[in-house]
Amino acid sequence: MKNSELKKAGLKTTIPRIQILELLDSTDSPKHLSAEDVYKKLLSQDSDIGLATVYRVLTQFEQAGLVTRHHFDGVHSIYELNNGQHHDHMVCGDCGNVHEFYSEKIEQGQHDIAIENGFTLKHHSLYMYGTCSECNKKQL
Amino acid sequence: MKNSELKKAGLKTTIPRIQILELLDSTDSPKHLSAEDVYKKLLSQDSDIGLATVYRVLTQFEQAGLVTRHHFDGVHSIYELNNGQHHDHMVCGDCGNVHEFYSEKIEQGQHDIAIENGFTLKHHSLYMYGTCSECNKKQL
DNA sequence: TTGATTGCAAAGAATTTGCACTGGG
DNA sequence: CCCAGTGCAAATTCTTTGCAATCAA
Repeated sequence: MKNSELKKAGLKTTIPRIQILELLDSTDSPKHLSAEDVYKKLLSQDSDIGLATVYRVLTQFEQAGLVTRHHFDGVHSIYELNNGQHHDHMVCGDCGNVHEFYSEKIEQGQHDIAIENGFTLKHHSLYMYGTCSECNKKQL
Repeated sequence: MKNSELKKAGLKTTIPRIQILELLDSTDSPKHLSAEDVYKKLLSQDSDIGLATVYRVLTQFEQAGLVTRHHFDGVHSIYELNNGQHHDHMVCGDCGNVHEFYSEKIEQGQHDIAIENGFTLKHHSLYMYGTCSECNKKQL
């Protein structure tokens, strides 16, 4: 399981790595977490892991392709377990909820624009900010 | 000119503000600058403006809608004079060049997705990273 | 005049690094 | 056993703030 994912990435199997991987994978917790979020969550689960380690591990995971790093409007980085399928994000400014989506039309549009400009597209980041349906309802 | 733009924004006409506005507006310099870039550029033009002031002024400009702030993959914020017409960006990882583009198809796609999800879209950020045509040529 | 604005230095927030210690293979 | 991995504290980087001096209206 987690064990083999780490090995595949060339990383030794250690407590902090396992725990962070499990945390990111757990379905109950939000899937988009900052380093601080991960740190606090681990602390509240007994773990006496250091914040620096969280940063180091997340960075290694990112380099290994296990995790994707985002820069939502705010200041700090947000990490998300990489499930293999590309998607973009819709961030609700009211409740902070992050919704994932995929649009073939948008992907195509990007591809087209890149071609038009002789640009070799490696990756992209698209964030849509606004108010989610839940929050829209509440404000009635 | 600059003067009235500032007044319209409710900001007093001061040397730092004028200079920063002119810098951002000048066609010769890149249009996408970090606070540090602006600061260094001003220093090299005699000006003895403080870095803190650059940050303050850029933040005020952003709030006044005169300037748009971006968070390209890197760490620091990048500022750009707001010319009124929305556009997205293509960032070359090799030469650092930033190219602006606008795609009706992509904008439409975003609008569609938002509707589909009952999401009220306020704004978005789309950055495409890769290699620009110039750099592609050089690598032949 | 007078409150807005600035420069400087000091404070903050997020992230990284140095180093001695620990632990997985 | 041995080096990768870790915790802690100190260092960096980017940005914001406090405060006395300065300036535009």
